[in-house]
Amino acid sequence: MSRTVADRAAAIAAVAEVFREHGFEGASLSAITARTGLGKGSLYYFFPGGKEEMAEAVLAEIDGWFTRAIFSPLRDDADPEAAIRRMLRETDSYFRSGRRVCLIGAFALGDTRDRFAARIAAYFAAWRAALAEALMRANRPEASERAEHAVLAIQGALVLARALGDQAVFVRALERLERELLAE
Amino acid sequence: MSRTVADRAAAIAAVAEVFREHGFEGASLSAITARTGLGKGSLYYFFPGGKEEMAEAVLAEIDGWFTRAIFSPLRDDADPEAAIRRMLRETDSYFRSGRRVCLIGAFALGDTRDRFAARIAAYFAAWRAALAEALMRANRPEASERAEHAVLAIQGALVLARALGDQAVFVRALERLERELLAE
DNA sequence: TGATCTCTGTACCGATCGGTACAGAGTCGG
DNA sequence: CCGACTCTGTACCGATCGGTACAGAGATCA
Repeated sequence: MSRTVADRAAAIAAVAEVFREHGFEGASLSAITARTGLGKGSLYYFFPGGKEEMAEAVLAEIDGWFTRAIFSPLRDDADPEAAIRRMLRETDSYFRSGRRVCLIGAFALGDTRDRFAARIAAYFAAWRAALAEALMRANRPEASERAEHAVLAIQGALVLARALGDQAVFVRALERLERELLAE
Repeated sequence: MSRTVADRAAAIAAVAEVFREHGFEGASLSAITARTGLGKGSLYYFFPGGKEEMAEAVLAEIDGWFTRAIFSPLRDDADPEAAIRRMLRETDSYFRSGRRVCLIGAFALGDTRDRFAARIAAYFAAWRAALAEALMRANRPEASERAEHAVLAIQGALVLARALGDQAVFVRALERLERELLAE
């Protein structure tokens, strides 16, 4: 891995946190330079398209991570129930038990949605479809309905946990999901 | 009702829509003047505290509406099951079947949360508590758990419906909630 | 009519916004 | 040692940000 790629990857991770905290509009270049440790010169060297390109890179990175860690196992793992449990475990860990916000969910609520509508929709549609596939393979009835409800409950749990400042809300929601998803 | 109050009330409603679409940081004074039809002079006459005071007024207005239309009936209506059905009906109507976003939920996700943390937490806590109260009065088991899950599912449904650009997701979620909440 | 109060438009403030231009530091193969 | 290429800091751009100051329009009442 060249030094360039490593730096760019590190920058993407840092930029993601800034977007997560401030949203797309609210993520000022000065906040991004502070967090990444990169000056404007470097930033526009890595992302000539400016904030828009940074956001694209961040969304692609997140999408890639979820595909690798969660969606693919749900679709392909020989043991679909294990894949579902893994999804819940990885989700808890990724969102830091509710302390971390879903960037894509946050983007979906604001007017940022229009700009990245395709990517945002694709992310949630992929999650819903992969989970439905796993439920089908596990012979659970109403797979589509359960899958949609689970994806939606995770997003809602993130909102509510953050609103109440109580991560236990998120943990409880995931426990409930495990029961509901795997019930016959 | 004096003209002043009417104008201020109308302004609050218009400002609420701007916050809803752009978030707190993203709601520029120029967007607010455009939407309200009021110049800066009038705006700062009605809200001397600027954007912060506008947001406070908007949050108070929303909280008042929900208390009147939903929370109070859940707590006090002689028929708690009817109050729950009313909650679902009013929720569907308020959020335009998923086309409209929850301003308070959106605020909760961004860094705006810290500024209005108390109000945001109070709103969701009141909803959860009022619904739990109604479920208790209706002799449903696990009232607290069901209530928390319902509040969370509504927020999640708003996120997912908007992310996918498909309001049917929201409608389905409400139908599911009616079944779950009123089940023995 | 004249005094008063409510409301509004406009000019203006310093700060910050996202973005550009560009010189040059640092590193590398030849 | 010499270009060539990668990366970075800085100066600068016009636009817009939230907020202030204030004169005065318009209605109201004595």
